[in-house]
Amino acid sequence: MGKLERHATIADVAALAGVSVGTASKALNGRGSLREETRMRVREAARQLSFEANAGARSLHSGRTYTVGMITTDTIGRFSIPVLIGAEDALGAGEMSVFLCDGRDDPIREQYYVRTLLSRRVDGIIVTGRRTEARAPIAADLPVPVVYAFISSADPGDCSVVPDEAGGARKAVEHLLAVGRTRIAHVTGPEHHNSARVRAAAALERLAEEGLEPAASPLFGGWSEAWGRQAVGILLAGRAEFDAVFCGSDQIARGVCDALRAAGRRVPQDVALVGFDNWDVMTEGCQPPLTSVDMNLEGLGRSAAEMLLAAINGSPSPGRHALPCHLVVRESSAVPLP
Amino acid sequence: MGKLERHATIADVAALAGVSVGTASKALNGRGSLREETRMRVREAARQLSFEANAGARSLHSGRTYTVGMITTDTIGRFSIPVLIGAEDALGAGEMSVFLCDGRDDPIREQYYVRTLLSRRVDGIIVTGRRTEARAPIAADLPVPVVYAFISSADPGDCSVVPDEAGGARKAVEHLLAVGRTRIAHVTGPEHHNSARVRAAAALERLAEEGLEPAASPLFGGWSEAWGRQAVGILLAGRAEFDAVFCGSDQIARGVCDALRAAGRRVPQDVALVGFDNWDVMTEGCQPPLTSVDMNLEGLGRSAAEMLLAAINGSPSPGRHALPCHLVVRESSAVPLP
DNA sequence: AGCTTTCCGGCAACCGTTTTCCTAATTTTC
DNA sequence: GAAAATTAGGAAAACGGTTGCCGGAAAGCT
Repeated sequence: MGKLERHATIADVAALAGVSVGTASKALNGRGSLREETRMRVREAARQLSFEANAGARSLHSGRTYTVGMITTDTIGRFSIPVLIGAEDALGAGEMSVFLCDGRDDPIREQYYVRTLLSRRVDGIIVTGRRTEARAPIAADLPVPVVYAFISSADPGDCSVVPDEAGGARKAVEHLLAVGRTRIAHVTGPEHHNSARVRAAAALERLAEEGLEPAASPLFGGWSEAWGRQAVGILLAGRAEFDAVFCGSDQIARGVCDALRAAGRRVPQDVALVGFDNWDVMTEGCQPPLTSVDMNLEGLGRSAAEMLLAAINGSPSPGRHALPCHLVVRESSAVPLP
Repeated sequence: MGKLERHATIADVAALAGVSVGTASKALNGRGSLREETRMRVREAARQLSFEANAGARSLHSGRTYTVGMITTDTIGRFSIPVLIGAEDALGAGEMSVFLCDGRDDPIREQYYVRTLLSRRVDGIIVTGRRTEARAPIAADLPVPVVYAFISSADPGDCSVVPDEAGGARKAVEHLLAVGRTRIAHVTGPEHHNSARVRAAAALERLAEEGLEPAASPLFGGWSEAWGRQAVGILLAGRAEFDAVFCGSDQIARGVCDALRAAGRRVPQDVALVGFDNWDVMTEGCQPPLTSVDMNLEGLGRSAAEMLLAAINGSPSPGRHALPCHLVVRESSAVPLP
C-alpha cells in the first residue's frame, strides 16, 4: 500500500490546470463566473491530485469549522453511544461532524477537553453522560453554544434535553394496571441516584392516583442483576404478596426474573415484570423477553443536535426540554392466557 | 450563562499587552528572547481574554494537527469502545486527540469519512470494527499512515494489530484440561464468521495435541444467549457425555449456563464453562460468575496508537501484529471441591 | 469605426499564527 | 570612549484557501 508524499494544495491544482489560485478556488466551489470548460479542467486536475481542501485553512476564512464537540461527563458507554448516533444523524444532514471526548469522570480531563475543543474552534458543544442528574455547567461564558443531552445542567438558563423518566415510570405502572396487576413492587438502583428516586416517586404517585399502595416500599440497591436477585429474596421473605415488579433497570429486572424462576414463580403468569432502558442484550436474553421503558436516547441526541444547530444559527432554546419515554411490551408482562 | 462575543485572537492579546503579534506568539510559546516581564504581561493578557490559539491556523504552519481519526467499520459499540479508550490513552500522553467516525457498515459513509478526515488533515487514521475478519484496505495511497486495530487489513503490507484468538482458545482448553475435564464441547457463533472458525479450529487442535476428541463436533450458530440455550438442547439430545463447554462468546456461555441449570446439570460441578470476550455484564450476571478469555481490547488500542505514532514519525511497523489473550478464571470453571 | 456591455479570470487582501530575519538599544570589552 | 557583542522586540513572509475588485478581450450597438 503506497503512501502519497503530501497533501496536494490548491496551488498544485491551479498549476496543473493552468489557472490562478483564485480561479481554481472559484471553480471548485461554484463561485465567480467561469467558463464551463475551465471549471471542468480545474475539477479534473483536482481529481487527478486527489485534492481535498484543508479544512483548517478554509475555516480561517469562514469562521465556521462545521464540527461540534461532544463531551461525555463520565466514560463513554451504553448511554452515550445512542445519544452520539442520534446527534451524528441530525448533524450529518448538515454536513457537520462530531468530535468525541471522553471525560471519564475527571473534571481536569473535562476542562482540558473544553479547551481543546475551543482551540479547535468547534461551532458548538454537546455534553452528555451516563446519569440524568443535573450537573454543574461545564464552563461559564463560553464563546460557543452548549447543549446538555441526557444529563442536564444545574443552571436552568442552559439548554438541556432529557428523558421524561417520571412519565416513563408512570407508563410502566399504567401498563401493569392495564393487565390487571394491583400488587406492584418496585426494585431499583441506589437512592442517592437521581434516576432511582425520580422513577420510584413517579411510580408511587401513579399508584396513589388509583388509590393503591405498592406491594412493598421501594427497594433501593444497585443497578446490577445481583441486586435484582437479592431483592427477590427480600420480597419473598416479607409477608406481602405481589403480582408484578417494576424495576429501575433491565439488569435489575433480569436478576429479578432469574430469581423468581428459581423460587418457582412464573413470569408473567404469577408475576408480571417491567424493566427500564430497553437494552436489547437484557430484554432479549431474559426468559421470557422483557417489557421495558425506552428513553429514546437516539431521539434525545437528535433533538440536542438540532437545538445546538439552531443555537449556532442564532436561535437558542434555553431551558430544560423533557422528551417522552415509551413502553415496549414483550412477554414478561403479557396478559396471562385465560 | 453568558456567551462571549467571539474568540480572542493573538492580535487582541498583543494589543492588550502592548506588544506586536509576533512577540505575543513568542511569549506564549516560550520562543525567542524576551524579558521575563514582557512574557508575563502577555500571558496575563491572554488569561484575561481567555485566549486559546486557533488550532487550524496553527497547524497551517506546523503541518501537524495533533489529531488522529478513528473509523469504525461497523457501528461503534462494545468492541470499538475499549479500543478507542486504549488509543486515547496512548495518544493523550502525546497531547493528541481522536476524531471518531462511525462507519455503520456503509462503504459510502466510510469513504465520506476518509475524505473528511483527510480534509481535516489528521496525522493518521486508525480503523477498527466489531469483527476480527480481514477487510479490504480503507483506501489506496493515502497521504497519512493507517493502522488497523482488532479488525485487520487484507493487504499484508498494512499495519494491523489483532488479538491472538487462536492462542486464547488454546488457553481456554488448556485450563479446562488442567481442571480435569476431558470431554469438552464447543458452542460458537456462525461458521461464516472468521472468529468462530479460528477459535473452533484452535480448540480442536489443542485437544488433538492431547490425543483427545471433542465431546461433539463444534456447534456453529449465532452469538446470542438464545443460541447458547438451544445448543444445550442439541448437546443433551445427542448421546455424547460432556463435562465442559467452551463457548465462542460470553453471551453464548450465559445461555448455555442457564439451560444447563434448567436441565439439572450443575456448573461447575457437572459441567465446567468458559466463555470468550470477558464482558463484565455477562461474566458477572452469570450464575456462577463466568470464566472467560479476555482479548485485551484496550491494549490493542494502545498498541495500535503507538504504532500509528511511530509511523507518523517515520517508523512504520508494517504487517500483522497479534497480541496475546489471557484467561480470567472465575467460579464457572473452578475445580469441584473434593 | 468607436462606443458600451458582457464575460473570464487574474490580483491581492485577508483569516490567525508562527518564524525568520533585522534593527535599535543596551551592555560588555579593550 | 569607541568597537564589538548581546539582547529585546518589531516587520514581514509564509501556511492554504476564499473573495471582492478590477482589467482585458470579445461581442453588441449605433
